[in-house]
Amino acid sequence: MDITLKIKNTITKAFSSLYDVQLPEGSISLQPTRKEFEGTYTFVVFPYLKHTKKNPEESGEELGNFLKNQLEEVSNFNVVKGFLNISLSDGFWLGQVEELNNNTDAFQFPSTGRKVMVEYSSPNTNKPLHLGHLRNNFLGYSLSEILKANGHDVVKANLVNDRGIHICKSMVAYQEFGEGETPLSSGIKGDHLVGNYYVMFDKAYKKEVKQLVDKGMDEELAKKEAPLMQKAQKMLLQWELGDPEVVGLWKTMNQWVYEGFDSTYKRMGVDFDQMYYESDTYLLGKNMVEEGLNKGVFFKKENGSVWADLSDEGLDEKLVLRADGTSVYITQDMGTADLKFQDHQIDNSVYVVGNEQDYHFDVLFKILKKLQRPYAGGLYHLSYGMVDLPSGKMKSREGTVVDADDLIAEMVDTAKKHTQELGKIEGFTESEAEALYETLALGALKYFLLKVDPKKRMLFNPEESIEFQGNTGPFIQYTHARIRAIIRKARQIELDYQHPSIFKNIKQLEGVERNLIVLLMDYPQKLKTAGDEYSPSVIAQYLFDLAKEYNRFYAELSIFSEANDLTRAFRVALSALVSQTIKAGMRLLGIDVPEKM
RNA sequence: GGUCCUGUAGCUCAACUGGAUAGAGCAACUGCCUUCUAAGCAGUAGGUUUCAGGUUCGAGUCCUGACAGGAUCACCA
Repeated sequence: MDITLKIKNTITKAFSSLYDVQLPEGSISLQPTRKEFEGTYTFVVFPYLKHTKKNPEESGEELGNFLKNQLEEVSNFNVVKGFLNISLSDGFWLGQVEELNNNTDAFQFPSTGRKVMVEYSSPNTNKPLHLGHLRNNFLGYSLSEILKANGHDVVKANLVNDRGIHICKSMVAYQEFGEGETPLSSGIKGDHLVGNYYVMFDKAYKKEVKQLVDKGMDEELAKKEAPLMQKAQKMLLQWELGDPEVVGLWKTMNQWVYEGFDSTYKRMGVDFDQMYYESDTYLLGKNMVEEGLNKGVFFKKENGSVWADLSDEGLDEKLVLRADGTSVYITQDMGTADLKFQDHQIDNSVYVVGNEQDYHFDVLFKILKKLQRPYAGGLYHLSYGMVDLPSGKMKSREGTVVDADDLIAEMVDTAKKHTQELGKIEGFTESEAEALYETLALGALKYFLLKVDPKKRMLFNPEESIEFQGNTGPFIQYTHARIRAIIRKARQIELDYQHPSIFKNIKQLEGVERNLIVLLMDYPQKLKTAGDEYSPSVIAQYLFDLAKEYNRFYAELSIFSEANDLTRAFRVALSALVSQTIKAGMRLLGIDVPEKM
């Protein structure tokens, strides 16, 4: 049984035997003891003084004595004010770490049979990926890994926004100014090439609007009347009618973009099990409008438009079908939700989408609930904050966007410079060194974006490149590499650090050793919390704490110059467990760890 | 204007869901490489947790009201 549960139960028992009080099941909670006090777990007695009818110190003493007598794992306790700090015996901790050492499946929970879809990335095919997409992609990928490790069956989905007026803008600009340019002929990556035309459209369009306004036209009207906009609108209609020429261009240009995305995704280390394209799904959901009308969930206005009334839920009325019978964004999302369920029989569906769409998802989920969808209870919007620059929001039209490919390339450069300055690539081949730079660069970038609570917006300053020291990916990677060096040496001197009797024979633990064990034991709980709260930052924070504690251990205690053979083997074994935990945890963040750095 | 989110050290972030003297990293300063990787370790300094009330034995955390920043509120996507 879990030791904390054991302690809680014994405390409940203590109350009934010492004070004749029956506490409700599960009402006891323990917290970790603060660093400056002796102990591992702390029970706060203040709330129970009305039961003990004694002062805090006395109550703590009595409960502490009861625990110590009842549980062999409890070696000691102390009471400070109303806080009962409980220490567990070294024997107990060694038993725990031995169990962990023997457990080959320590980092993977057994299957829950629950199927979860995580939709993330969801790019537009009119421009390349930028910094905001990086946060999205890393979050979505990491969350998927975390859910898998929690025992769920995960489907990673990507819903590509491959149609619409914005796509037509790139296409029109290409027709006007492209002169047959291709990624091959220009040497420009496909997504960037198409993005260039999107920018070109905007520039030329603004010029046209200005000319019209200068001629005296009202600005609102000019925006609609500008020839380029007219062409884009017309092209959208032609696309919807399946005009062969337009569809052909659309396919060609999208293909360029996909080739570009594929290489970026590959470099980022993210992937998908299921692709959805809006060109396939944009007409879905209309049948649900009909259904909603029949069920009385929606109502029709005089002009024929259909609305959902969510005022009973504290929201507004929301349009779900236009008067002309065409659908809007949310109609499509309703239909896609059904499609996802039909395709995969999912129990949960997570949408990794920025917080600018909070309201949209609030409405969508409430509508699906009203339509009594079986999956409606399992919907979750993982809403994350925007990544802002010191100058404010990124604006693609103002050229202040931090491009994903550029940023990754810069990070690799920085990693290279840093590593070379430190003189750390002795004995590396050229390709090993390149691989290391890539690992470190992406480690730094991913950790930077994942360590922060997803829902907070965050600041990225391109002037100050992402750190490699302190609370960073490379710090954790470095800790792993350090341990791997120890393992290599242990093997070289044929030290048997995997002998089954090691943990049984150790008599006493040093403080840092005990701290490490406590942290190692905490991994499953952190994994569970990260899964329950959909939060990779829980894992990131934990890994930093673990690496930090290991480095303290590393500095305070020696391993190979330790005289006692058993202690030496034990410290290597403990190190090995830390490295495995770091590797497993970093895997959940999508970050690789090097053997050497 | 309505709704939602955020506000913690100079900067970037924590704080185990109401518990002890609010913790890390960066930047600054001081030590530690003849010993397992110094991308490290130890230390110094840095705080009225935006403000004002309230609930509680106990509030960064909960409630009310300000203030500041952001998002959103289209027959756009």
